[in-house]
Amino acid sequence: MSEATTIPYGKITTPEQLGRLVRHQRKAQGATQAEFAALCGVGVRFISELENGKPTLELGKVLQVLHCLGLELSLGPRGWPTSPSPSGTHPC
Amino acid sequence: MSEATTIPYGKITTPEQLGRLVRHQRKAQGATQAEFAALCGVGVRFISELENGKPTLELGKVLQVLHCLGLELSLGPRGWPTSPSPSGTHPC
DNA sequence: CAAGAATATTACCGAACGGGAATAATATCG
DNA sequence: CGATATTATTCCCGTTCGGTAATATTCTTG
Repeated sequence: MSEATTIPYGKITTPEQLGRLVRHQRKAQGATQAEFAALCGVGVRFISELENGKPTLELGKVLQVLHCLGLELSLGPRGWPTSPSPSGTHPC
Repeated sequence: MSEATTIPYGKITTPEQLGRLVRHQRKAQGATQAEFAALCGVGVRFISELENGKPTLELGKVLQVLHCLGLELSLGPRGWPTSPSPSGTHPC
């Protein structure tokens, strides 16, 4: 697996990390920020700020956008392995 | 496993769900909202609102509080199994 | 049950969110 | 490289966040 195909899932400890993943997923789905904003029912500004890791965004809107991306957050103890395998195989 | 020992981890799709999990973890650690707020560097008000599922809270502060709880969010496609087993055993 | 502990709510107030539009800046692509 | 597309930033403005303290309400416990 090359650097170019970064795993689009993973741990979220900062708004920046979340933003990077959101942008990656959006682009993977071939949508512009404007299209995506309309789809999610938020403003373009929000999408831009989210993707750029702005820490003061509303939690509920963030979750709303994740839902639109077909993504889901899961909460667990720090360090526990959760990243789905990019090849689709199971962790074990 | 009885009703009293609800799994404290899982999927997060709404602020309410997150709030319930946060409250559960805080109580499991035997801390009051005030103690916990001081520990996390936020106000008591924020903890109360977070635990009650207020949707407009700042994302960055939420992540900060989760860090203090020794918790971590993980992002993946909807439906993918991620809940750690409460008994400590591996998913498979 | 009553006292005390814990939590929710209110007040004050400066900072700032976010929609939508406009525009500046940056990225893309033939 | 230049034209176009996309994204970031700015503007306006009503609404509200969140710290802190006070207080109302609810929960816990002996």
